Amino acid sequence: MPIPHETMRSLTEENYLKAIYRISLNKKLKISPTAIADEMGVSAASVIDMIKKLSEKKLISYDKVKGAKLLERGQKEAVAIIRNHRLWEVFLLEKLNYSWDEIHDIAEQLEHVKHPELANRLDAFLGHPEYDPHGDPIPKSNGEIPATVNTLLSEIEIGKSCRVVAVKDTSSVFLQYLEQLSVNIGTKIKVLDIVPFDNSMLLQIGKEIKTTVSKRFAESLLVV
Amino acid sequence: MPIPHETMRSLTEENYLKAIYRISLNKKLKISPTAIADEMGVSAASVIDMIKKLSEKKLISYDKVKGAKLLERGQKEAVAIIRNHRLWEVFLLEKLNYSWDEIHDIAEQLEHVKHPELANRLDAFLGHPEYDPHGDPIPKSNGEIPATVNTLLSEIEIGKSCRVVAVKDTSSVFLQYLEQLSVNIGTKIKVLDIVPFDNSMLLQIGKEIKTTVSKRFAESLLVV
DNA sequence: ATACAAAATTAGACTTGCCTAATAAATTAA
DNA sequence: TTAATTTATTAGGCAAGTCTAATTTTGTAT
Repeated sequence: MPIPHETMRSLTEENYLKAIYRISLNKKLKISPTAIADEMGVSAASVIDMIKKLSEKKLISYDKVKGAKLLERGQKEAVAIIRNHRLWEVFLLEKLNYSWDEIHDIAEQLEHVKHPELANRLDAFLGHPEYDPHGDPIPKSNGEIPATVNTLLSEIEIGKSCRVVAVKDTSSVFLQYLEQLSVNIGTKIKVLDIVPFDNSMLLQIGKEIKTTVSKRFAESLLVV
Repeated sequence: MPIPHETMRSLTEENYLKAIYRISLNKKLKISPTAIADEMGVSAASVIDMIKKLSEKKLISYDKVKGAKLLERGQKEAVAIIRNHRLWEVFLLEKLNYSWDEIHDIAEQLEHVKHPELANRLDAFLGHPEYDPHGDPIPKSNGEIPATVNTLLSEIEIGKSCRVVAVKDTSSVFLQYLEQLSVNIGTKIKVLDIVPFDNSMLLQIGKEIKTTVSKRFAESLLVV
């Protein structure tokens, strides 16, 4: 009978760690059993069971008053899973030409595939992307996480340049429009002018294209 | 409570189907509970349970005398998993630069990732490979399986050409030698001469390289 | 044909992760 | 502050997949 290694994680354990991590991003929220139950779509009773298990394994701490908190090892593992997830999303979008709305569910499965070097090799293969297609930062292998991008193209001042990092609108009509304008993740855009009347923007896209876009368009692109 | 779809497969069920498929390749073998138990590394009692389950789902037939046999749906699913496995192996080797001996275990995990179009997209991305890095044929999306390659480079006659499909020896010293000779999967090789004394072969590798290799070398490459 | 060995099967139990129902504790409102 | 409500926890169970230890069946060798 194989002795369950202290370091072996079941799929379920990993998903709980991920859920706790996600809740923890919103500093205001207390990570209570009910909060986790909501996040995971399971009953509170199930959560209590898992809290006990993860606490015993020293992956989280739990206190009825303070709620749950990831301990160092738990945090590290959660971040590693997020890293996998976001790298696979980039792969699915860029290499397999999946669309924005399809990649999440597949990455949800791929993120649990385990091999010491897999994330790093995938990262290198993809050219060390900083952001996933949803604009979320991809944690580095050391656990460091690039700052989240919150800047909209519409916030860029006249004369300044920026680089497209993600889209906020993933409707196919918008994506097709981007295609038509040769706008991709990584495309450099310079704001040449802004029309005061309706905040339309005159843009220099890459080297070739110069065009005017609406405020709504400019609010649908995240840039850095 | 979600009703378990007749078409939902657990990881375990998929692994049993795969094991049964693998045993079935050796036509001589009866697919008995013990044979499956050996293949899966579980007890015969566990196998009996699963045989009942898979039979109820009409994925296999079972008869104490004849043993187990994949029914049409079971066969299809098993082949689909094999297809996934081999495609992922190609990906890991060619795109992520994993070595021959590392890819199997990772593909073992990746093969169970499910999405209607995933295998086809991966297949296209990889350029529709016919064989995996171990020389095993990759089933087509319609379930068709290219003939297995059994031809060794050493069996090619003087004056004939062939294409490298896989290696039989995966030691790093051999792989490094291949590298040095610019031999890859897909490389075209023409047999210019064979030394009767020791069956060494004079080869034209690609357009550039002309060299002599030992019989042992020629017996380590599968070609078509 | 009998007896031994091997294989198949059944029975009963364990673990993981989940659930519902009941109870206890904490919070909020009146 | 007391009552009502929400949250946390416990208790007891269920399904999947595993196991070991019988027990039955089948096959084989003398």
